[in-house]
Amino acid sequence: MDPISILVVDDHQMVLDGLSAMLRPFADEAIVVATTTDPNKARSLAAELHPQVALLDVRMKAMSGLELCEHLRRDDPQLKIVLLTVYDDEQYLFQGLRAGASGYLTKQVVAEDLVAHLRRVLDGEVVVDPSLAGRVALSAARLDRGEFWPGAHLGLSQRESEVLELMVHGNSNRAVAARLMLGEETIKTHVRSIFRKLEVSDRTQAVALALREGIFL
Amino acid sequence: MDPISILVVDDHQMVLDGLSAMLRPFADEAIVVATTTDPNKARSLAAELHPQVALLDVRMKAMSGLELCEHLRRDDPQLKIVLLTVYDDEQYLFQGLRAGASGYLTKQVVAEDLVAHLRRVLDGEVVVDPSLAGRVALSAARLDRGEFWPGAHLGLSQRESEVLELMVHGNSNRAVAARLMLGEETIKTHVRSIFRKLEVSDRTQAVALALREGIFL
DNA sequence: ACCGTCCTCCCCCGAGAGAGGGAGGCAAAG
DNA sequence: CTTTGCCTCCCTCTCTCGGGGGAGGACGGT
Repeated sequence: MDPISILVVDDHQMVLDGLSAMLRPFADEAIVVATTTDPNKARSLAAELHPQVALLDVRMKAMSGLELCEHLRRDDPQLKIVLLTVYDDEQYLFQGLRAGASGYLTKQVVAEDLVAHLRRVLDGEVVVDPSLAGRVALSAARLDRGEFWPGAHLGLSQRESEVLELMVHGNSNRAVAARLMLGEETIKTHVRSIFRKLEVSDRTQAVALALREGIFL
Repeated sequence: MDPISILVVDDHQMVLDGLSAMLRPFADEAIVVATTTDPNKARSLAAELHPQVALLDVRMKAMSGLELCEHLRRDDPQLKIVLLTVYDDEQYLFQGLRAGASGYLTKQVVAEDLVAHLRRVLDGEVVVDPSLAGRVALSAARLDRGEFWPGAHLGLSQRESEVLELMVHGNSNRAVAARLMLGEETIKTHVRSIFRKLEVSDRTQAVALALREGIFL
């Protein structure tokens, strides 16, 4: 496995240096390929280097991490984004996740935990710092344990969420069935449930809603 | 042609009254079916009455017009939205258009211009107050003159762009045809052209691509 | 024990979607 | 003038989609 390539964006040069130094001993698992204090430069860096993950400070002078997060996701939906904060409050957590972030960590995180978290993020999971997870009670706790799945806030079940994601990626009912190793009729039932819960009448509207909600890449 | 049904949302009762009075002489072309100062109530009103157009103030206490715009479009993608502002700056213009608005007018607008603008909006055009259009230079000017259309950078023609937008908003081929006053077969031809240019094979993927590119709302 | 939700699969059936072809008009560019 | 692209409309054909119904098993809460 190649080491995870990381782009770091933070107002404070100190943090950039600190993170790079912190991860250097783990160079075989994760390497910082670029750092910048300029959010605008972050976009061009991401476009040039195509890192796998971007670590963003939530609060920055020029542009908020949340705003930058949206920009980066628009530029490259594949890029995973993890928000960093010194503030261990949950105020920006949900905003961050809504903006498309895959993780929300405090700067107290230690290197080996960070590496582990990044690996989970690349596996498609959403990671939240346990110290935050404790405070945001149920919802965030579920998030951290993986009991949470995209679209849950819309009332979708886990299976329905999986089906919707495959629909978003252009799969037909039959293709979804093949990927999930289920019968096509089963998928059609799930699809009808999704329509009912999302209050739409066809897959195009369902996909449009999912993308507008920012549920899937 | 039935008169255009309008929902007006504004913080100031004065403006609501003013608009209603202003449009009364044009009752055969456009009628205000409901007004409210409460953005939250606007959503239920829109759901009940299904007006064709919603006129929203950009700046309101409870909720910004931009936010409300997104909500309303989510509730009913068919609903056209025109933003009203006292501020003749272009600051919120692009945000508004990104939020799904079909028009951006200043409150200096006179009744007959407003009616004309609303009719153009219902025809699928995007209208911008000329006094603003002058300032936002090239891009907005082109928008206003129709020389520019979303998706042009993907090689789509203007007609194809219009069709794609209506597809994104959940319209079937037949519905698109009705809205553009064309034959369904014509739409199917355009749709095939869109698929070819976008290198996709069905409308769901086309819509997903458009939304990911951020072309439409 | 019952009810609700989820997950799985089956049937029928109509309507729409999408691929394939053709065709006429019109304007800009070669 | 011919080509190329765009816009409009028509035909056939296949297949997926989406609505309607039912059914059985699993799990968890009341």
